[in-house]
Amino acid sequence: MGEKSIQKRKYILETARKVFVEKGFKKVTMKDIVEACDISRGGLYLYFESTSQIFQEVMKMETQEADDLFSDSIKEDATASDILLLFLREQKKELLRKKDTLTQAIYEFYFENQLPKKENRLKKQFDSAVRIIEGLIGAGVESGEFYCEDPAGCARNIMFVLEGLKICAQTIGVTPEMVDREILYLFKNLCVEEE
Amino acid sequence: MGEKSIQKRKYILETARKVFVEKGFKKVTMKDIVEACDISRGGLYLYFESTSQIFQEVMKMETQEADDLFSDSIKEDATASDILLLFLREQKKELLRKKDTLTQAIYEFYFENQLPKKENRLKKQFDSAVRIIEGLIGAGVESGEFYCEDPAGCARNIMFVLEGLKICAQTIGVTPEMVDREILYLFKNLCVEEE
Amino acid sequence: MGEKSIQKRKYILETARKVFVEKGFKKVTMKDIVEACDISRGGLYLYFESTSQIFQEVMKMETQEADDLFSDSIKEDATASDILLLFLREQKKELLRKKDTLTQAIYEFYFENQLPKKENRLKKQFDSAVRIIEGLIGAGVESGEFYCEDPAGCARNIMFVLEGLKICAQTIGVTPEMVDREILYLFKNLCVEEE
Amino acid sequence: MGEKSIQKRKYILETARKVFVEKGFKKVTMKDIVEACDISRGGLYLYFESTSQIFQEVMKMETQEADDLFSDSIKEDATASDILLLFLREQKKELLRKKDTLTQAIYEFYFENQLPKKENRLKKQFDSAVRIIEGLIGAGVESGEFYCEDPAGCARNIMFVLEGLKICAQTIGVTPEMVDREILYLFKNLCVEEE
DNA sequence: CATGAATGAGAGTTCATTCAT
DNA sequence: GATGAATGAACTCTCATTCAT
Repeated sequence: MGEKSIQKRKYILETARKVFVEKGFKKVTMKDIVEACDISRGGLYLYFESTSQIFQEVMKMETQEADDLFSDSIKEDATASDILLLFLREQKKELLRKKDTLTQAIYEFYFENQLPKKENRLKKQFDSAVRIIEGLIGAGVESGEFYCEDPAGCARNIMFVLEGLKICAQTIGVTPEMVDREILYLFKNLCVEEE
Repeated sequence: MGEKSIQKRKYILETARKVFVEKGFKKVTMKDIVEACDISRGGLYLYFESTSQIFQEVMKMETQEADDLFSDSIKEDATASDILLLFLREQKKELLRKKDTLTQAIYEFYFENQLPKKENRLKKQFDSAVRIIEGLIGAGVESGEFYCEDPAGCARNIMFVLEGLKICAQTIGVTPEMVDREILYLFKNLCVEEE
Repeated sequence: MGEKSIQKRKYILETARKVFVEKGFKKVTMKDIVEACDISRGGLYLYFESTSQIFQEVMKMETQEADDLFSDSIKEDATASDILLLFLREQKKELLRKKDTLTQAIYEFYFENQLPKKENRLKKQFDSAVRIIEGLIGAGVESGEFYCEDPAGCARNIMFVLEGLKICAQTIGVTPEMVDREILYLFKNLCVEEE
Repeated sequence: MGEKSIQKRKYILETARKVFVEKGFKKVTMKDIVEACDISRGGLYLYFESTSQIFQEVMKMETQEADDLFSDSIKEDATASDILLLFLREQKKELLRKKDTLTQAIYEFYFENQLPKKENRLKKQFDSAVRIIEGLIGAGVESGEFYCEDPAGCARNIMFVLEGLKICAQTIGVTPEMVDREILYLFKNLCVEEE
């Protein structure tokens, strides 16, 4: 596979991403992608064999970029509290973004493909986020920023609330105020002693 | 439309429910329902005109039954704490039920049909649950069972966690232990002073 | 078949007529008629067995009424020229009536059912009209109103022009002015010596 | 779309033409054409999207060929009278052709699709024919072949008679003798002074 | 007579997938 | 590698027609 091939592969994935963002996962057909990419029907099959495969590759791309983005924006001398707030604010942005988000498509994909734990990227991300938050809380407790008796439980709680907000954003709709209120509630709980 | 028609209508809805439970919403075709009901192609169209319509009617049925079930199981002399625990345990049961749950289908339906607030049954249910929990917490605080400075915020927090658990159950999978742990975490937070 | 049956039969035909006027012949289904009549599906089949049969009965009704109407409007002391003009004016009215005309449906019916001459109501009407016009021209020539060397040929010519106008009205559209011009042309030709 | 595609397109149109000739317009389904062409269901949709579209393209083809045919058969030194007779004889041939004529289908198409004047091919053809005949009569008058005080009116009269004959041929049936008689009547009227 | 539920054939249309070029 | 024509399965929806009540 030459350089040109790699470029084309990437081009297809980026274009397909837009299609998934717009239509979710299930509704997208190979034809949709072919048309969006303006390539030939057979051409697409040279690179990918199904929408499912394409979607998984799109998610892989997505994850990498997101990780890069987040770690880039952390300053060297940031406190635990700063970083947690930064993280929550990122999540809020993601939540409220109506366009340009794969959220719905990802849910649809996992509805259809109940992958075993090992391969379940979503689970890995969830667990890793919990661990990071737990670490931040721990650090915050140590530095006196936070008060928390069960950092692990609290981290999980935060993540489930975020998941709850995420799915609600896609189904019943959420306003920026609602998200702010929830985030504030979570944060206050940690800083409870400062009241 | 005689008695028989009504019976058949109900029969179709009940059968269709099974199909939605098994396949979600989007994947279900009129043909699937026709075959599950063992009626003729045209016959189904006498009663319903689309999978979407059928699904909405199924949800309507579902909601009524669920409400009845829950209110039936509350004892006269139950305390706020009892009722809240009962509610959380109900949610747990629902969460862990892999089979016989419409959850996935409902999400899929609302992905596709971003109904305005007024008609959004899901939103109504969410809001009503928040109000009930808020009431329970308030009652619990008054009776000294609970300690909580922000019953409304806490109620919302509980509901978002439950939503988070629900979506996670459908995507990354949850174990009974995980659910117990979360529920316990929520409950403990309310009874914090008793520690 | 009792009195009531006859009434219902008539009611169905009158209602069906409206449907044919609106939709032509081919497009009309038994369902359309059932719905327009607001009777039961099976009920219609007790009286008629196909749209084709219904349409033929509608045409039969139509013909009778038309004949009555025309002969009623002829005054006792009318001249040949008067009657011919009256006839042509009737045709004009019919031509320009967009709504409430079976013309299109009739054409469609005869396209599909190339009936043998004997049963072809349309042919009988055409021939009878030619004979009447021929008679009128003959009478007009005798009374000195018209000049015509070939009354039969002229009568046929008039009828073909009218047929031509009729079909054009249904396909390319005609204006009142166009019809007037043609009728005047036909009439002038008969009165040619008077110029 | 390569050369082969163009060939296939043409092949489909030619085959579809036969189907329209045989069944008219309304009765023809995509399935009919698919079967006549012996291609796959989906294959036809690659080229055309409805019977209506196919029919319009068939008519376009038809018109071009007819124009070519007629203009080819006019000799250089023909008189107005010659050309008019040739034209009328062409019309007669067309009229009497039971098989291999789109007439019925065209009428059905225009019944269903009352196109605005601008797009109405039928109207354009009619008007253009009137103008040509008018020109021929004018030329004939000048050369002394014809006598006619109102060439435009006469041309229209001729065209309406031809339309009348055409529709009668499809509905009540016409014999060669009838057509001859009508054509002769029209022609005689022009040469009236020679009698 | 009358009803209207039920059936099943058939039309339209869309796509995943293949394959000759 | 790349194309895009071709296939055929699958789905939606509509009706003519029947038949138990």
